[in-house]
Amino acid sequence: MVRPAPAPRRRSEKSRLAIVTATRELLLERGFDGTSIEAVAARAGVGKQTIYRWWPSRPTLVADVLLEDADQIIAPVTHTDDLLGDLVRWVGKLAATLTTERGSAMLRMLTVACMEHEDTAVRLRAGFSAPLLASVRTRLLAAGVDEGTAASAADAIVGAVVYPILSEGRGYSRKRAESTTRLIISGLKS
Amino acid sequence: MVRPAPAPRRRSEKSRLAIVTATRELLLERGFDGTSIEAVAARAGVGKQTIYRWWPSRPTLVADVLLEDADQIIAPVTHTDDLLGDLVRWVGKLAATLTTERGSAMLRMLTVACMEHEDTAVRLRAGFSAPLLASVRTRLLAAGVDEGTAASAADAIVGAVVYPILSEGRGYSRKRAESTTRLIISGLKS
Amino acid sequence: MVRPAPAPRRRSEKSRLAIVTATRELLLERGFDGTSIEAVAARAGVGKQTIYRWWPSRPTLVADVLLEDADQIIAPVTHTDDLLGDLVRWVGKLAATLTTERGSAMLRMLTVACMEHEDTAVRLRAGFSAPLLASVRTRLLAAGVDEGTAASAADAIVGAVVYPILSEGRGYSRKRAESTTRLIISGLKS
Amino acid sequence: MVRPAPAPRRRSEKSRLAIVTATRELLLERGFDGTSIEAVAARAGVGKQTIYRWWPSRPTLVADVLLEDADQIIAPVTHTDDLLGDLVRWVGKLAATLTTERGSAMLRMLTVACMEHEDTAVRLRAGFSAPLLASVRTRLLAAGVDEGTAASAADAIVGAVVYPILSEGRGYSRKRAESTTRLIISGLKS
DNA sequence: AATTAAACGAGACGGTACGTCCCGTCTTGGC
DNA sequence: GCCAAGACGGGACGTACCGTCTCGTTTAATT
Repeated sequence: MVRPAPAPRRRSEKSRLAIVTATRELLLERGFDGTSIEAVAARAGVGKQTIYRWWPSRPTLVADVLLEDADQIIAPVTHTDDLLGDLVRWVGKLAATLTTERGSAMLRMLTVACMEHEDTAVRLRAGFSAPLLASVRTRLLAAGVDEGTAASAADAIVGAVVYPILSEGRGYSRKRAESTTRLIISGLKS
Repeated sequence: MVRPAPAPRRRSEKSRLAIVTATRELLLERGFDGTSIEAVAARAGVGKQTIYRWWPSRPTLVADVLLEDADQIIAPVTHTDDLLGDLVRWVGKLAATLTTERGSAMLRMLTVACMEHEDTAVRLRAGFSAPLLASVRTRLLAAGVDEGTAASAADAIVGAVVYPILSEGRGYSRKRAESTTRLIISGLKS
Repeated sequence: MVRPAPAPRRRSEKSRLAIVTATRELLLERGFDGTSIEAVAARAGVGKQTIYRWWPSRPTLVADVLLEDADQIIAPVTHTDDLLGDLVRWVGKLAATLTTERGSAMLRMLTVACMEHEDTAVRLRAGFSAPLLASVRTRLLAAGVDEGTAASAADAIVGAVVYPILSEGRGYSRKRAESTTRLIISGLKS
Repeated sequence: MVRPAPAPRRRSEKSRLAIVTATRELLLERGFDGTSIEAVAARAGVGKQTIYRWWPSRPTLVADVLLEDADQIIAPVTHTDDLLGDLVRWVGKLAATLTTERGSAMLRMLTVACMEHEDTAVRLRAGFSAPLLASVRTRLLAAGVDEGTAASAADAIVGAVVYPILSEGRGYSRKRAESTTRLIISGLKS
């Protein structure tokens, strides 16, 4: 047997946490561009090398931080016997979260981080877009909607909410999200 | 009446064109990040100051270039007596354009430029998202759909296509766009 | 007949004066380095080209201004029957002038301007060092001192005053100038 | 006792040397003005920041380089029992050195560097003018000349040589220096 | 008085250098 | 042996001026 374990590399949890925390703070205070590796290192009281040792690049670090906070955005759709109600409620909450100061900042950061680095994009998609779509699709399938229609409807519902917020910012209203969702769901019944 | 014009200050069209062209080339070759002001100036054979004289920042310059090419993406929805056909055709073409090498690059660039600078975001929204939504909404209104429903449907159709391409990239298929659109339109008739 | 006159080129005295005045002010306010052609043009309310039309370079312009003020520094040695008294008085006045705020600034400017441009150096030497040496030499010759000795003594007297002020600044005292001069003159009598 | 030392910060001797050498070469090849920080960095194969980290400004850097070479100009006056001979020899050598291509370049550079920056002026004075004056004064005191006369004579001898070279350039002759010195010394005996 | 060519103000232009920030790598000492 | 601290070579930033080059607009000496 060769190498039984890849050596867990003793890594200072204190440093890791300080870095992640500093990054989160800087992202909120100064945005993606203002969150330079040097600024993170300085605030975390850490050498730059300690960051580069564990994260290959800035987008990777940012992605890690955002993914840790993903659950603030992603929630499963509740499952009562009222499909429309479940989805409208879920979509309303999503819109509310994303139009928050903090939520909108996260959405922005997420988007920029995706643009900078392909691997990061893949990870973030897996952590955000995918779960969002999956939540909706799962609920639809549970309601007996067929596979293809569920996928289409999920695309429509998620895209209809996230894209306008991305392009128009915090002006997007919860109501708009809800009525769009109602419209889409209404199409399923025929 | 006296001349109210603030004198538009004579400006070298040759330089302007060289700058815009160099920027477009660099955006395609090296992406947003690789398109530094210095690289643009060097390729355009122009002093950096000549760029800064007319564009306050890099996102502004990039926005101008993207807006000049906006018509490659934006097209009005045709108006035959087949609403579904018109929209499906339009959405198919949009998906095809945006999943092109060039189109997807433009979409990325557009998104990053929006994130960096609020004014730029406003201009790009006015040049891209808004016309896209307007195209669809106008067609729906012409078909007798009521105001609110038209807005919702437009959100759904545009978001359902653009957002997945943004997050999943070129893997998005024209078919997926078309069937999602069909689903949304089908909901209007009830 | 060929060109009878090189055309005196009508030149705006108003501009010339504005430029020279602006230069003098800037030299005093901001020193040689702060006196950029652009700053002069702006303060004089003049196009840059109007400066370049008449002066080939900055040192040339500065030299012109300094030379206009040369008489504030250069004075002939008085000619009473007291050689020592005449020279001591003259040297004292020179030291006093050069240790003035303004005089020391002029000396500095003069020196820098000389270093930058050979032709300027020649002109400034002819306008400053040469007259200074000539003043002393003339007085000595008038007192019957022989040619060679007069030249040496002039070198010593002028150098003994100007060089320390150049290198030590305003700390140089009139007394020091006077006693050095007395020492040098005393050597002539033997 | 705790460590009072402010930790001299470890610094790459290789870089320091490369920078100083590049500066020296550029000063000789292109003069003070042509010795830009960028040119020095490029020739030394060093980042600009590495220069700015250790030298606050260009005159400071130039001053350091000149001071390293100061001993090429400054020599103590020899001390035989022939005061006149000692000083004439010393002054002759000084004149010869300063009218060298290299010596005259150094003198120029020194002068410009002094004009640009007060602190630099202080350091250069301490490294050049002061030792020059001290050399002569010390020799005179050793010969029994009184304090005040020694200071005056030193002013006269040094000024009589350096100032003309500064203003007239390489045309100044060793003989002129020597006979002026002889004149000044002759005045001491009375 | 009308003509006309220069000199003029304004300032855009292609450039060079500035001094700063941050990148990602490398090095040194201390815990 | 990991880590903080930070020096290093390098690239880009945005600014200040350089000296040259149009632009119209005075303006003063011929016509």
